[in-house]
This record gives sequence, C-alpha cells and structure tokens, in this order.
Amino acid sequence: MQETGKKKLGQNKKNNKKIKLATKSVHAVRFMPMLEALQAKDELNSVIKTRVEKACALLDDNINLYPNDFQKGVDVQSILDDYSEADSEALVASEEQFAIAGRVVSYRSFGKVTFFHLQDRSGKIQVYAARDELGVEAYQRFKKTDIGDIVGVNGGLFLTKTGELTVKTKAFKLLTKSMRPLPEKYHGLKDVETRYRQRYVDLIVTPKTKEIFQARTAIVRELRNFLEEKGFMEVETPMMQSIPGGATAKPFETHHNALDMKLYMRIAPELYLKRLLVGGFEKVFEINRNFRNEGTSTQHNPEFTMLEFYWAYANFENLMDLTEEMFSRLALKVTGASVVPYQGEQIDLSVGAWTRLAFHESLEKIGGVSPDVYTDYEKCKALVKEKGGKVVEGEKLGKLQAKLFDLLVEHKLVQPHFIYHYPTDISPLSRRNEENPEITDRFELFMTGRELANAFSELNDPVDQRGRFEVQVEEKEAGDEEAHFMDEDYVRALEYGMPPAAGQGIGIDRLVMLLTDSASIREVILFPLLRPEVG
RNA sequence: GGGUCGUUAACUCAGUUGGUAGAGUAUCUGCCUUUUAAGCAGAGAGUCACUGGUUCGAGCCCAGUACGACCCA
Repeated sequence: MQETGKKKLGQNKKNNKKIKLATKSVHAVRFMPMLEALQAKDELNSVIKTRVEKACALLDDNINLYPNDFQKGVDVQSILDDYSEADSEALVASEEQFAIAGRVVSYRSFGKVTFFHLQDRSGKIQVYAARDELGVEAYQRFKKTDIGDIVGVNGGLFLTKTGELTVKTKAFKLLTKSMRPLPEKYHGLKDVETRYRQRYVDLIVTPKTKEIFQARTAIVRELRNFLEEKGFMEVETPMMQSIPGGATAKPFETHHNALDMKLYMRIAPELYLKRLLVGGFEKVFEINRNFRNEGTSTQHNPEFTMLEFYWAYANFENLMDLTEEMFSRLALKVTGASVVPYQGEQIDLSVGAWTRLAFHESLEKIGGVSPDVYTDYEKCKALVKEKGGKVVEGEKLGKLQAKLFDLLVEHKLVQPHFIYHYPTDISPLSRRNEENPEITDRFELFMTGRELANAFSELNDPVDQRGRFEVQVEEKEAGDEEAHFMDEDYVRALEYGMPPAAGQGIGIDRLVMLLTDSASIREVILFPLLRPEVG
C-alpha cells in the first residue's frame, strides 16, 4: 500500500520539481526538509514560500525566530476591562507600560504606521506601531511580521480617532514565526472537516469554538463544585477492565503484552464505583471517559465523557430532586439563566418545571400506545415492526417496549422529563420496584428529544444480581453483543453487603451541547474521532 | 448499514448547453502617519478529491473509490 503511494508521488512531476526560493540566504537550507515534506503532501504554496523567504531574511539579521525570553505581563482582556472608561488625556498622561503577547490576527499598514490586532487567550486588542516611535531599523524588522505570527509588545495606551483603546508599541519582539497562512478573516474557517481535524486553527479563528470549550470547562468545574458541596468524593477507577460492565454496549478490545491478557476499554465505571460503596465510601463520583464500539453521529462519539455518582442511603427519587437542583444551578452559572435556548426551543431547567412520568404512562400518553398493546408480546412486536423498528428473535417484552419508546416517545420529550419505572428486562443493575417486580426503580432523563441521564436505585441483593447476570450471559450466548458479562467479583462484593443506594450517570458531552446550544456532539469535543486523512 | 448532498487557488465561494479556470480575501510590488472587512494601482498563485468510462473535446455527463455533512435504521 505504502509503496504504491510512494510510487505515485514519485511519478508526479510537480512533486519532483526542484523547490526554488527567491533568496540567496545561507539559512534557506534549514527550511528545505519542511518544504520538501510539504511538496510531497501537495501542501506547498506561494504564501508558505514567501514566509520562508522572510524567515531567511530575519535569520540573516540575526533574529531568533523562536526566542523564549519575553515575559508576558497581563492578559489583553484585563487591559480592556480596566481602561474601557478611561479618557484620552488620562491615558496619554499615564506612564503605565504593559507587556502583552499573543498572535497577530489582523494587519493594516499605511507605510510608516501600522495597526494590527493581537489575540491572546483572553481576547484581542489593537496595537499601533509607528516608524517615528520605533526607529527606522526596528520598524523595518517589524514590517516583516505576518498575520499568524506570535509577538510580544511593550507599550502604553492611547485612544485612536475612532475611540478604540490601543497599545502604542515601544518595543516589539517576534516570538514565533508562523509558516502557514491563517484562513480568511471575514468568513473564517467554514469547512467542518478542517475545523475538526485542525482544531488548533479553528480555535484561533472561530471565537464561538473557543467559547464552547471555555463553557465546557466551566460546566465540569461547576459539577465538581456542586458534588463536593453535597459531600461527594471524586475517585478514579479503571478505564481498562478485564470484564467490561455497567452498561449495555459493545466494548473496544485491547491486549496487555506483558501480562498477556485481553483487556477492554471501559463502557462505564459503574461496577467499580459501587464496589467503593461496599468499601464504605458513601458518596462517590467520577468524571471520565467511556468507550463504546459504535458508529458516530451528531449524538455519538466512540469516546465520550460521563459523570457517574453513587449515593448510599438514597433512592432514585432523591436523585430526581438532586438532578433538578444540579441542572438549574449549572444553567444559571454557565448561561446566566435557568431557561436555556436550544436550537430554537427554550428549555426550562428551573427547579419544579420538570415532568415526572412513569415509563408505561409515557408509552400511553405521549406515544399513543394503549396498555392492551404494550402489555401483549405479539401486539407489541407487530407495532415495533410497523413503526420501522427491528425485532430480534427471542427478545423480551421489556426490550420491545423500550423500542416503542425510542420510536414513539423519545423525540417528543423536548422539555425536561424524568421517565421512571423502566422494565426489569432492560435494567439488569437496577433495584426492582417493591410492588411490581417487572419494573425497576429507575429513571432516564430526557430533553430536547434525547437522553441526558440514566439513574436508579441500585440492586444490592447478590442473589438477584447473580440471576440477572445469568440472563444476560444467555443473551450474550444467543448473539447479543451488547449483553452484560458475568462479573463474579462484583457479585462477591455485593455478598459482603452494599448499602442501599442510588446512582446516576450524566453524559457530559450532551449536557455541554445543551448549555452551549450546539447541534452536534463534535462541536463540544475538542478532537472528535474522524477517519484518517487521506493523501 | 441505507439514502441525499458536498469536495474548484492558502481561505470563502462562482463556474452558462460539454469547448482548455473566475471573483473576493490572503500573498507579492508600488503609493499611503489614526486604520479596523483601510484604500488605490499592478502581479503571481489551480492534480477542478481520486480512478476509470463516454466524447473530437469533461470542472460539467456516466460508473466506482476516498473523505465529510445531513437524514433514516
């Protein structure tokens, strides 16, 4: 494969062409490996060549292209915040000097005077550089600056004629020479594939992208604060497991060489967190990655982040209350309001605005399925087929009901809904309801037509748990790749005694989508999984 | 897995009935000391995703492949 690829490149005239630079600099040779590699990938263009020529000229002038001795003083946003009200005279009178550093993102030159915007992590500020203030020589060097270069500037402040707070350059230093042109300033980077593959560029030129990931960090931080305030303790459990458990999903497989053992990437931390309840930690949580061997979509990435938390001496109803409090507080902290906009809808996350509806009731009231249909195996099966769902031989009634729910109910749940009392058939780790053993004390949280959380009173009866694992093993043997494995050690832990408890998992990516009004999960994952780039 | 759409200059996009490729931005040269999508004049820049087919002739028509987006399961 690789050989034919090379051969193909070798046959291409363009890729064999000798690279010519408009410079006689002895430093040109330094850049040849880069230029040749770019040519081989067909990424070489005239802008890059020009930048190499400029870089050579700077090296000829003994300018370091990548120095690391500039001390950045303040973020530009702090200047903008502190001096937004200052008047022109006060600024000119002030002797205060600033040391700022960041990327040049725009550039307007008038010959002897230049304006540009410098962007750092906090924002961007206009900078002014004039030949008469810098001196002819320094200004000549400055003029070799390109959009994309990272620079350091020392100087004071003034207001331009249009009233923009601007840094007047006293000293200027190139900190990093940029070799590739940035996307066009007005339209920015539109191509989604490039935005995901080259997220570094997206982050430079798309303010919204930066905001989403800052919001993501704020959301995770607030979740931690909230849980710690409530007395939960953060722990870390194995991401590589010899028995993947805690969810209904296909795992990724891997291999440990030294121990010569098969390992799975975890699909959920659940069974380990509950072992910690056995061990005596009464409130634990973990925020970390799960891995599920599934396709990708606007809702799914094979690796995704989950919050799971477990609370001893609590039940699933306590969790509903806690969830309402958690979400409304998060929304308030992150978006400033407890009603958040999502793709044209207003989602009300205020405490008390949430609907609680039993699973079977939701089939009837929202899905329009009458009880004599959903309680009857054959009628249920027929309806699933009619609605376009697939039926697998030997499937249990609960699973068929869940398919009806997916087909007829889920997408209609726009405002927050707790759907509770899920069928026992599809809830192998949940505690049975005291009155009706066919259902469990479990709920899932839905809004914007999709699932955001899954929670239940935990099954802590080791005999019941063993039986449920055995049923899963039968399903696995019958060909269900998503069925649970038997986990003897987990059953053993339960045999020591796990306190009554409730636990919940919340998909962080989907939560971030909700709070940042993002339509695709890829917008809230820094580096979403993509097939390898070709060519 | 199925369907629909997309892939043209570094970026954003045009491209007529099939007749050998266009704009804006960016870049380069010149002018320009308060601009901010700066301006004016000029210039360079292309494997039209890839492979094959039809045709005198393909960016355009046909088939396949790759990657991506959206919808469905």
